[in-house]
Amino acid sequence: MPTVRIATWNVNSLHARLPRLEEWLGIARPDVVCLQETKCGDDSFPTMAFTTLGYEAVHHGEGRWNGVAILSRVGIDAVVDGFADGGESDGEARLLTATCGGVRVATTYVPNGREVGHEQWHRKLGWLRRLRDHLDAVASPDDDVVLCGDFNVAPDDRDVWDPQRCHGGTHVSPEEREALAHVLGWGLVDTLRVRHPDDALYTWWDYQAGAFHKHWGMRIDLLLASRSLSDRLEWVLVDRNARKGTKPSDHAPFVAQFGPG
DNA sequence: ATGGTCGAGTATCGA
Repeated sequence: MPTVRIATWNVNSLHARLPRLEEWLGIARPDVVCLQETKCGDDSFPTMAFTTLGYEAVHHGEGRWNGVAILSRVGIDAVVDGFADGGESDGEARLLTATCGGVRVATTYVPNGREVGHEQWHRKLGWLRRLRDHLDAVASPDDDVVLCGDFNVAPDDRDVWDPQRCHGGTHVSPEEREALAHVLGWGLVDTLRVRHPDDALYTWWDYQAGAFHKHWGMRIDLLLASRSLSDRLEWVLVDRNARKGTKPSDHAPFVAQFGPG
């Protein structure tokens, strides 16, 4: 397998972000791009914009909320919308799986949870448990596998500017972190931490109160890779430049490059 | 630029 560069980005509305995304694809030149929060229906997904740039695309859209997509210039096969664990659909567009250039790629937008103890928070925990069952259904830990997206969980206190000031405790609660660790326990490595064991690197900053410039952020966008891939990890990047300028998403893209194998 | 979120969609909710 040749070198492959894979990116994940919560764009917070694909239509609102399309100019920034098109610009960024030309700069970052990823082979595979996973998008979350497209907030558009399949009928308004801008396929041609990506074709023009050399990318095939698949989209699992819903309309007003959620929505996930995979763009690839190394092929897209074996596409699965949502959970493949044999259970019922959860009714929201938060998970999409495809094989791109020999890598089994799954991208996810994990429910936010709202508040610790909220009905939606319990749903979030169940959703993360189900995510591991989904991996069992679509891949083997011995394969080249990437699971990436907006997990809405900061794995560790290193991953937040202030653990006491996050969302009334969501994103940092022990229960959420355990649920995320259970997903990693399937056989995945948090690629950013391979290269940056202790750095305070965030991927999301609130639009409000100048949070980005104050470094009030969290690392909730992750790119997890199976061992066969993580052994070939060459570099990773949180592209903070994409969080600056005109009409940015509140998330920065994260990129990981894997060498030939 | 003396305030200070954004997006969808058009009132208000979700993040």
